[in-house]
Amino acid sequence: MLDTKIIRQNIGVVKNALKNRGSVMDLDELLEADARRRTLIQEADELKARRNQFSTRIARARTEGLDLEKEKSEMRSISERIKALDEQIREADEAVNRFVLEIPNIPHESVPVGKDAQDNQIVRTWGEKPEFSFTPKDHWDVGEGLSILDFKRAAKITGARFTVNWGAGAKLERALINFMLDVHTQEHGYTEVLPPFMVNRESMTATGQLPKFEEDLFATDDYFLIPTAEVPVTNLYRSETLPGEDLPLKLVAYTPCFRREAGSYGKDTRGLIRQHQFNKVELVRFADPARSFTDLEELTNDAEDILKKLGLHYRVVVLCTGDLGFSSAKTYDLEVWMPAQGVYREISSCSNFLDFQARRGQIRYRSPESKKTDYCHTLNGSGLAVGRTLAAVLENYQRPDGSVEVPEALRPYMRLDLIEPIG
RNA sequence: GGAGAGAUGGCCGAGUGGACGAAGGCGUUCGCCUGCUAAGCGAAUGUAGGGCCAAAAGCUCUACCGAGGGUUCGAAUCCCUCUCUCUCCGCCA
Repeated sequence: MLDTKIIRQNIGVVKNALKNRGSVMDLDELLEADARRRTLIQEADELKARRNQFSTRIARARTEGLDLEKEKSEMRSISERIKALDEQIREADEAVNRFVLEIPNIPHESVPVGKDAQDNQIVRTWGEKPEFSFTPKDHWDVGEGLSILDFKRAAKITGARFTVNWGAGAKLERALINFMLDVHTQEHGYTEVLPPFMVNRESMTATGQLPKFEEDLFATDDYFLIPTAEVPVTNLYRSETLPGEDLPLKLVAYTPCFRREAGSYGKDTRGLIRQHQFNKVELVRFADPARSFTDLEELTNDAEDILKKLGLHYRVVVLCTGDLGFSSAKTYDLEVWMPAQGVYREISSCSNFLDFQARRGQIRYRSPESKKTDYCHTLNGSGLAVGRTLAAVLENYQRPDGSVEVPEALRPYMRLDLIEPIG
């Protein structure tokens, strides 16, 4: 969420940012509601000041045994007027709020202006495409060939876009989760948390999923299933003030993630790439605003480290203004090489939200120097999406006989060098 | 699911209709004092919004005692609804 005061004072900047994102919003409507709100507050506050003056006068008169009937009746009408004004303020507040909650974040100046994913820019590439003496199979064929991935039965017991992992497939998923958590906690200094997988409406609003993207979420009568651990983890400190000397606070969480994938019918229908439920290890940072972009670089490196240790070829791209997520000011995507399709697939998305989420969720920090409180900056990134990592391992480490070599880094977790077809 | 108790500032805790943004204590910060430390003394110490100001500083007003509504000239205090926490019983992994 942007500060209304800042929107008011920098209307040109905000309008331009919206245009670069390809968003069509009429900010004049907001400015009008904001102006109305301020006029009403001014009038109501003056009346309230008068009411308070009268009130003490009446109290004082009472101790002298006087009864100020005339003042009382005047007060009655003032109070009625105040009540009416308060109601109008509430409506204006709501109008402003409704509007402001739907305005996306302003892209950082270092973000390239562009229309869609075509305009994203490659920042760096790591490793090399593996060479195959045969035609590499898609990961779903590899997985089904080894009887470790079962899409048919998942469709039976639940529906499309779900998977059952069997045997070494289940173990590989679990190994990846543990491996990622261990690296981030032991080598990168993150603290592990295991949060609830369902959250309330306030939490979804703070991180920006609501009110705009409700159709992307699964929900029960009471709660929403999290689409990413970003939601519960960022909300850990909602409505709290963090000691500035604790920043950056680095948290890592494994959770399953649930997404409706509305509007992606017919896209990535096969395999593990686009599932309604998938596992993810998520990195979250609460940062000092002065150095949050340093934190973004660090966090991105932390995520990349997993791919390096797994020996998976990847590239880093910076998203252009048109491809940027709603809450983000700057995002790096990590794209892993998938040899069967011959494409790079997003496997991590690392973003700096500045104070956008912090303002929505009232997440503050107290500066040790100035002793003042201010909104902190929040960041997060996948470290990594586990299902897609598993898919990448199957494709990149497959052998001509249909078996899959276990990457070196995972062997201690798997206690296995090779995944072979059952009997 | 049933019965009961509670929610006040960074923390503890007082406050049952008027001068209460809120006693007292703890903590924190600054100053004084002491050979050092401890103790002691003094002062400061919430958040948000509006207005004045080019802006900051500053001044000023308003709101906030879990949330929302009601009664009243006036609500932390009385009434209603809701949320959350705790205790006991039942059920449950």
